[in-house]
Amino acid sequence: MKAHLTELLSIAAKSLNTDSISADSLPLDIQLERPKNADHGDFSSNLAMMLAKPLRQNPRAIAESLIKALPASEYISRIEIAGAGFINFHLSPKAQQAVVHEIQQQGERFGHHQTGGGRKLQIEFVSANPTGPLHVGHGRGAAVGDCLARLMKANGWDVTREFYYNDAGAQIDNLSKSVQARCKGISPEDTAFPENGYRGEYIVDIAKAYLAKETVIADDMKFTATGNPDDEESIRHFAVAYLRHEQDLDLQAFQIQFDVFSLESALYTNGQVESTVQALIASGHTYEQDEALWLRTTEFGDDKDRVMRKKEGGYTYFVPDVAYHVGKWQRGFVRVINEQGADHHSTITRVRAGLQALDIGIPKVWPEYVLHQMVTVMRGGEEVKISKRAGSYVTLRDLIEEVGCDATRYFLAARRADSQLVFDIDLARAQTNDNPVYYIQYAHARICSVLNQWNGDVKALATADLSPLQAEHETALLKRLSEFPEVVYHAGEELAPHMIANYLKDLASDLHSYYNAEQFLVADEALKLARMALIQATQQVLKNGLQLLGVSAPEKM
RNA sequence: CUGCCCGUAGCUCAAUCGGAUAGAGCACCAGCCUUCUAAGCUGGGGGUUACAGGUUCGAUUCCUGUCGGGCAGGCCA
Repeated sequence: MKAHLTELLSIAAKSLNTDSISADSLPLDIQLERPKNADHGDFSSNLAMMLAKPLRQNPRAIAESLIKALPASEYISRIEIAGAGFINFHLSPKAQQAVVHEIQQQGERFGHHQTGGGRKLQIEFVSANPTGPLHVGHGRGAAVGDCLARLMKANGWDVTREFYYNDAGAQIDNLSKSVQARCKGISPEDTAFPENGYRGEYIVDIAKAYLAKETVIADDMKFTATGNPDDEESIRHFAVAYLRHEQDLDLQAFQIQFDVFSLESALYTNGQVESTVQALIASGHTYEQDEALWLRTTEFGDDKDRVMRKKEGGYTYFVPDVAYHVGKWQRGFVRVINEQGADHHSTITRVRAGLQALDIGIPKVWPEYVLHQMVTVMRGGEEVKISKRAGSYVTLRDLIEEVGCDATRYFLAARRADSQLVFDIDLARAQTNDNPVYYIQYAHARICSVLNQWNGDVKALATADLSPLQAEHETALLKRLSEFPEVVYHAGEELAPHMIANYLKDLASDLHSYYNAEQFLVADEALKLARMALIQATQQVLKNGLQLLGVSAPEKM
């Protein structure tokens, strides 16, 4: 419909007669938008205002000429000029109703696009180091990342979900030292406990399991503890595997699955780190100074150069990061989106600088980043900071157990990633109208209930005559349904899954209002069928939208 | 000190590459269940979009500055 109107406007604009400028040279950037105010029609264009300056004419006068030149269309019932020169299109009832059959035909694919054209896109998210249970911040990353993955898939991308973790380095040393201390009965209160050791209760669990010579399985690895408190190598492997398994359980509870797990250590063992370093040296963007090897990141927008190889040997953390991304590029990902906490924003410039220095055809804004801000958890009007198990933070599992998977996912994904989020536990667990998750799910369940009571043949609705659908609430609902594909497209372009959540709230609201205003199961057979078709289409869109969020669409509540 | 993100109703948040009278929910007030699920609906009050400039037909949106909150700034990850 939008394309149709754009075409009409384009034809009209080309026929404009101007003395000064030829119509061909006009900036024909035709914009059509959905007016907020229903009185302003179904679509609105600012074309006349855009042309006002080059044509040196009053926008309203231009609008008038445009409308005169507009070819007739059966989909348009009325066109008017409003405000400073907006051209407002009111669709004919037939055009408005068409969306219902469109939804019926496309089913679960309604709203999907082929923008990605099947090209490969990777989303890396969560990527927590195996040093403890996942916390709320990881939860936000998990919810946003997973929704993004679903969204991009709906927009036609071939999506790979990937989890990267650091299984070497200082934090892991710290972890194994903490576990070792616990194995020896040293607690955080003792002076012998590692200074910056992990103090949570879960470290005790790991120590116990280690001493019991347990076997843990996570990702591709399977490891059996030796049980020897002095075997640091064994402790490290065991602790990493143990915590990866823990995090797998967290993710499972959150209903999130990854396609690929990548280990930092693998980048060393398979030589990718070394070959990347050699390539960077060969590129001429490195230099030696103070016994260290530096990368001239300032040539690529950084505010200072960065050390690659430390004076005492060993690479700094960003080197394997660059090597990892070279690998992503080699794997053929046209786009890579890294979803991470905003506290990692300083790595963006460095990783991109490293990739640019290699000069292997990687675009300047590759990879892309979606950074989410902090999450604050509230209960009873007070901030919650402590979990019993983790000690210093609220775990994702606590949250899921307390408020449920659906509500947790919804609340963590329903807000713009770049603003700080307050997670109100009381609200999320409320089984009342306060809770937007239930509000949306309830709309779906209500429709299911009505369709059940109607007990007719749902397939027969595909040919239902929709012309009786002209009541105010019906028009509003039809309009909202027709917006869904645009919302999916736009949310994908903006990498903003929260738009889906907002849309669903609005759609649910339209349905509930309609439900209260009109009886669906009426005696008039034609009207009843039309209404069944409309609510069945609404049910489908609610389902499609909830699917994008990874939230269930219950048939009963 | 420097960089990035944010600042919208009492609270939590929206606002479609700059659009028309800035919208929801909660809370508050007044109504609606002998009728398809009241986990719902209808109406009401509540705003100088932190502040000051600028850009233009038009700014919550873009630019500059100030104030406030968060996060980074290591040869730590």
